[in-house]
Amino acid sequence: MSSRDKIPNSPAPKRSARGRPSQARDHQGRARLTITDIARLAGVSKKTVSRVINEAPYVNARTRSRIEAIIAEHGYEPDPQARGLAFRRSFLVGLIHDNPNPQYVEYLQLGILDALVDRGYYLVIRPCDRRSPTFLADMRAFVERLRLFGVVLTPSVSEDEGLAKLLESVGCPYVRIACARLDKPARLVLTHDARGAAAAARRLAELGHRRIAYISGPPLFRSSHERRAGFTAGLAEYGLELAPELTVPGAYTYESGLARGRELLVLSDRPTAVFVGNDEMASGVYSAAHELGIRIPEELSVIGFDDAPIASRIWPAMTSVRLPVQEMGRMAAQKLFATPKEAAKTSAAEFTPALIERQSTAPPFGSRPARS
Amino acid sequence: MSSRDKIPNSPAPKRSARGRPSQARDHQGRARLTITDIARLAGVSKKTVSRVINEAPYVNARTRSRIEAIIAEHGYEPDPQARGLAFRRSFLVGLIHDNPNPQYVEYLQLGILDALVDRGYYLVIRPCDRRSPTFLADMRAFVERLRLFGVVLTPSVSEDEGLAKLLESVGCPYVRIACARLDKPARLVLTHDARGAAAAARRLAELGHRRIAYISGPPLFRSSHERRAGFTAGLAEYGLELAPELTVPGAYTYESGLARGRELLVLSDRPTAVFVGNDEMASGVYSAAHELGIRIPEELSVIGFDDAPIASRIWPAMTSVRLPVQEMGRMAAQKLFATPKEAAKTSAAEFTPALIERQSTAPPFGSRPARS
DNA sequence: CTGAAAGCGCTTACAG
DNA sequence: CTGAAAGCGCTTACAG
Repeated sequence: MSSRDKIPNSPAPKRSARGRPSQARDHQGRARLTITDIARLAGVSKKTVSRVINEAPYVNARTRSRIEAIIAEHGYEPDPQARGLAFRRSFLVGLIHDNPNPQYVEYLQLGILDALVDRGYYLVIRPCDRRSPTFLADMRAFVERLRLFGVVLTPSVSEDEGLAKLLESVGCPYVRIACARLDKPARLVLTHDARGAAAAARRLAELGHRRIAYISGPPLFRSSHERRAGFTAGLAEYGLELAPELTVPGAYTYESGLARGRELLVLSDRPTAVFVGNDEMASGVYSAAHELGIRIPEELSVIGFDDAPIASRIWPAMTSVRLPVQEMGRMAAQKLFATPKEAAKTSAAEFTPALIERQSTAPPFGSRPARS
Repeated sequence: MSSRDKIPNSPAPKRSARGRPSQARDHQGRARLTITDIARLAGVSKKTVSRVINEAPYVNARTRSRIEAIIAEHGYEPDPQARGLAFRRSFLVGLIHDNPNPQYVEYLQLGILDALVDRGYYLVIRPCDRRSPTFLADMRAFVERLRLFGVVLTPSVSEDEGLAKLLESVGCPYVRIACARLDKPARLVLTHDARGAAAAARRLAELGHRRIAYISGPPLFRSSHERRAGFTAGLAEYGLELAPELTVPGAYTYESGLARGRELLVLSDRPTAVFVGNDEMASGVYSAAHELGIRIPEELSVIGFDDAPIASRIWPAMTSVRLPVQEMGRMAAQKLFATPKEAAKTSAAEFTPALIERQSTAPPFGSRPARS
């Protein structure tokens, strides 16, 4: 629409042409208050006002409260850009993500914002593609140009060592949300995916299932391996093993769940239960079962992972494994604000998923119910 | 975790304590290039470099290309914060939203970013609650403190006249995504929800349905009314009317869809088809039908709206009405960059939804198929 | 076509 | 406990 941006990354603003006042004024035409105004009003220097704003020590208690009163009275708020320039960093936190699950990303954002809003920080979004040839360069430009205060990383990009090293070397604080101890505690929000998967395994074993299938996520996602490992461990507690022919690779997509589901359910000795790496794929398994006229849960028990909205909306409502995504986002952002001292002795924020039981599991077809 | 932020909105950064270099240097210890360095390297003044960065006229072509070469060679990128301070506005675009649909918000973000990334602008997220007593004050603080370049508004907050007036008065450019002509063309990405709903009506009418129910969204959403109006109009083309007892209010939630579905499907003369205000509620209707043993589409045709992921994952796959959300986001952001001249003669970006036919519709139970 | 000066609204270092 | 000076990295307004 505009020809203003022929040179990428070098936009040429024409604010005045767009009718915005060229001075710091609000809509009444009142000049916007600056630190200088507050200083004048309080009869002190800018530096003293600055000390109050930044909660610096060595300010006379009376002077401080007088200045605070004036600040409050006028609703003065320091300009983040000016502070940022002087501080050599911004009041922006970045979210770098490549998670294919929209509601995961959305809830994470809400959680991060919970932690930022009251602190006067803001959230800048940056989706990415780890496989892009310019991935690291792009991330670096993002972080450096904006002089980000810090950055939150979600799976699977949180598992990228190249990115972590880059951020470290550039001096940009970061927190990884991950399902394995990939980093030091101060930088880690750890989800125990394996434990959630183990709970799913136990549930199926307790119901009496023996022919149990597993549809994994893609190898690029660490969670694929953690969930599988946890599921295997859970089965082992009951002396069960994952049959190789019933262990198949998916891609965390509906389509892959549908395809793997069709293959599994057509087997002569088909499984009586299936644990699926995420709900998205699990809904594909549902469709496969419907196609083949196989009833859930009577003829096939299904457990998913994520407790995505679809889990409770699909019919019959699906048993799944839930992680408190919003809370995880809040913790991740919070960790960014730890002082070095706090960071040194902090532990990782750890989250154990909960098995949310609904209507998609039952004892294996033809067996006697083990519970009732 | 930290005690650094006792005064809300007045964070006290301690970057040096966190180990970041106190000067503009990259991780090799090289000082980060500034406009002064480029000027020195090119043997010109800062102002001339500035002119090149901003694509200002009146720069000798040779001088310009020499400077551009030096900029490219060193990978110099002007500091957005410094430019922002001087320009009195930032390179940030805000997304203000209160849409309950995560994937809607996510795809919108992706679309907005499509338009921003190459221009060197960034996206800041701000969820909100129109009913909060501090709503307008919060939005104002957000927009003014960050000196946003502009802001994108999504339904239903895009329908808030108080917010629009505030933005206007503060001089913050904005674009509304809305399903009615709520603003001047330059500020509007218009979705023709009514047309999509009409298409749904025609489809059901053509299949031979006469007892047709409608579950609306909440009155606070303009789309509730547009969709209903469009649906009514579509029926009218076939001489049909929406029976009052089959027209019920929902809330755009799964739960409300489930509740209204139960009520409708239990009627002695129950509908043979239902058009539901969004897919989220439609999935509730699916559950109600399942509970009652009513088969979709044989005994009940269902059409939703949004073409949310669940529409294609649920069984049987649901016919729905699709809007190109990502494209809408891109257009909205793009409109923010229009010059005043362009804005004056621009028209609204308009989008007509498409009816995506899947497996949830069929001729009314017991009737002879009208088509085959 | 180009540049020296002043300024955007803050903070850092240095004095006192 | 407080302040005057210089600076963050850019741009505006004014000269030439």
